[in-house]
Amino acid sequence: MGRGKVELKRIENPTSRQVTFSKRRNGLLKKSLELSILCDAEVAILIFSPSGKAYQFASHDMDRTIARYRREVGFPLSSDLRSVSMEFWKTEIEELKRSANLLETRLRHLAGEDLSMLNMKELKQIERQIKTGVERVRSRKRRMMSEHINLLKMKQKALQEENSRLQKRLHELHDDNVSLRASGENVYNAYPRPVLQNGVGH
Amino acid sequence: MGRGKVELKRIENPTSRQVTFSKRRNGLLKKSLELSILCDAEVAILIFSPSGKAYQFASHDMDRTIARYRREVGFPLSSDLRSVSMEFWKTEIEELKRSANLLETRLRHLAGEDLSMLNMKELKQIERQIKTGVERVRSRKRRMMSEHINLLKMKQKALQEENSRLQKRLHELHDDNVSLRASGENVYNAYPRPVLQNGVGH
DNA sequence: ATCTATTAATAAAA
DNA sequence: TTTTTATTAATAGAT
Repeated sequence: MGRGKVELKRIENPTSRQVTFSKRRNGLLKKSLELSILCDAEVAILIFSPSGKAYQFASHDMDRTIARYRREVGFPLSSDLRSVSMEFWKTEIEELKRSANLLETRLRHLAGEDLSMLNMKELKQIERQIKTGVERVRSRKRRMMSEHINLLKMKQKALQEENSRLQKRLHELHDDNVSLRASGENVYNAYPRPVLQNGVGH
Repeated sequence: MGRGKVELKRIENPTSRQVTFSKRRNGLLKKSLELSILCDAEVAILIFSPSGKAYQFASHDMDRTIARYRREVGFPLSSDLRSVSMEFWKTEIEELKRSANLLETRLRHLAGEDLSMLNMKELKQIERQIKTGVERVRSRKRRMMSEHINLLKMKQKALQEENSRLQKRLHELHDDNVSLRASGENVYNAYPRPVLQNGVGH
């Protein structure tokens, strides 16, 4: 595509090499854009001219694309810090997942699921655990019950005491009333004046 | 450069999009190679197809070129990305730890521990779970037991059958022996020659 | 940069 | 995918 084909080898003439670089670089970047848009692809290009100048194109985001490349194609084998810390986190997570799986398995066993791979000894052990568990739950329930009952009893007792105090007051007031009527005082004042007393009024 | 121009927009037809991707990807990789050779440039290309397949070209070495890009163009928002990914892993781990704690709590509850923060409703629910569990474990035990017993019965039966076969053989041999002695044959051939029988030898 | 003659890339079809 | 072929796009060399 030009006035004559070109051999696939370094262009010796520095001027035309520079010109060709400029033209083809633009062409490459344009083609990259087209590919990413036409075909919905993720494309990233890095170009360094022989003089050291950097050019780039990234259809999405250069760092995202490089990160994806790292993930899917691989890390540099060197002692890259990232890969080391990555490994660290990965093993950390693996361990957590493993222990979570263990817990889930135990939980399922206690719930009576997935028992098929267990032998008789393990079954017995699990049965013992469950029995201990249910016994503890029941004792806890009993204790809550009895505490609740005690509370009710105390409330009842308090109410009864208050009740008897009130009855006593009532009798006293009735007696007062009777003696007042008998002594011939003002008949319109037939009802007792309220008497304040600690702990009863409100 | 084809039978008709194409608009610079995503090709809707999936088939022709795939075909175009294949062709233009090759074209882009070829152009990259040409640019790097003709103009003595350092070129690296990353392409991910919409289906997720990765293609790459690096005139020198992908990791070297990416490292150069990091040096000359800059790290992603300096140390930001690392801390971001750090955050990501941390939250990932936090979530795992949280779910592990939940599992542990449930496990302790089923084992009858740490019941003090539970109300009566929750206690009843746990008791029900445990009872279901123990019932399942017991039924599993019963099944294993009966299977074991059946196996033993079958073995016993097989042994009994073999036993009666052997006794029968013994009687036959004894009778043969008696008749042989009676007919005056070789007295040194008093013992029976072994007779192979399916299912009994091993 | 801009301009063409020419080659290269590729869209459509198979 | 690959091949074929008709067209368009890219670009080498000149200006």
